[in-house]
Amino acid sequence: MILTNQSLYREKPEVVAKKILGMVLVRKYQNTIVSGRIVETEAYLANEHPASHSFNGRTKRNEAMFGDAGQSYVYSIHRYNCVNVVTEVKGVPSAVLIRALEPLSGIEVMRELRNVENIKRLCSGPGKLCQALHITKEDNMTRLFSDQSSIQIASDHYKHNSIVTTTRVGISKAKELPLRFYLAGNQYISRK
DNA sequence: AGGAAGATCTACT
DNA sequence: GTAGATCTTCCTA
Repeated sequence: MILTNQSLYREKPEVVAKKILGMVLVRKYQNTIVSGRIVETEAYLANEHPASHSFNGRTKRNEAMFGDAGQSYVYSIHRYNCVNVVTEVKGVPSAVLIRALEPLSGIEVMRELRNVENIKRLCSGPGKLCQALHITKEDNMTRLFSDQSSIQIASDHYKHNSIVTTTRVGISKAKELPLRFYLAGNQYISRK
C-alpha cells in the first residue's frame, strides 16, 4: 500500500476520476483503519458547468474546490455528507465525487456507524460512505496525499476490471454528460 | 428572519 | 416507484 503523489490530482477531473478507481480510501478513526476500494466516481468540471457547485463562483461552501489539488471537499446535502477530491491547479474549481466503496477493513466500525449489516449497503452511495468512514465537515480541506492526514488515498496495485462510463446521478442540470465512472461488474456500486 | 433548493437515503407500497 | 426526513447554504426582504 503506497500513498498517492499530489501530482496525480493536477489533471482534469475526468482523468483523475478514472485513475483513482481501484485505489483505496483510508480513514484513521479512533485507532482503527477503516478503508474501502474506490469503485465509483463522478467528475465535476471547473466553471461553465451548471451542475457543479463552483458554477456560480466562489462561496464559503465551495471554497475547497478552489484550493490546491489533492485535498478533500466535503459538503452536506440533506442530512448527509459527501466527499470529493479537488483536481487541477489552485484556482480552478474542479473535483471528483467519490460515490461508492468496496469495504476492505474496519468493517465492524462501518456497521456500527451506519447501523446496517449488509456489507453491500455499507458504502454504496456518497452519503453512505461518509457515514461509514465518519467523514464530516471537519475533514474538509484534508490533504489526501499526506501521511499526516487522517484521510488518505493509497494504491495497493490492484488490477481492476474495465471502466464503465455513464451519465451522472442525482443532479438536475447537465445530466446528459458522460462523467460517471465505475468498475465493470463490481457489486458495491450505488446503481447500474 | 424566512424560504427554497439540493451531487441523498430509508422505508414504505 | 415515491414520499418524507430534516441539514446547510444561498437568496430575498
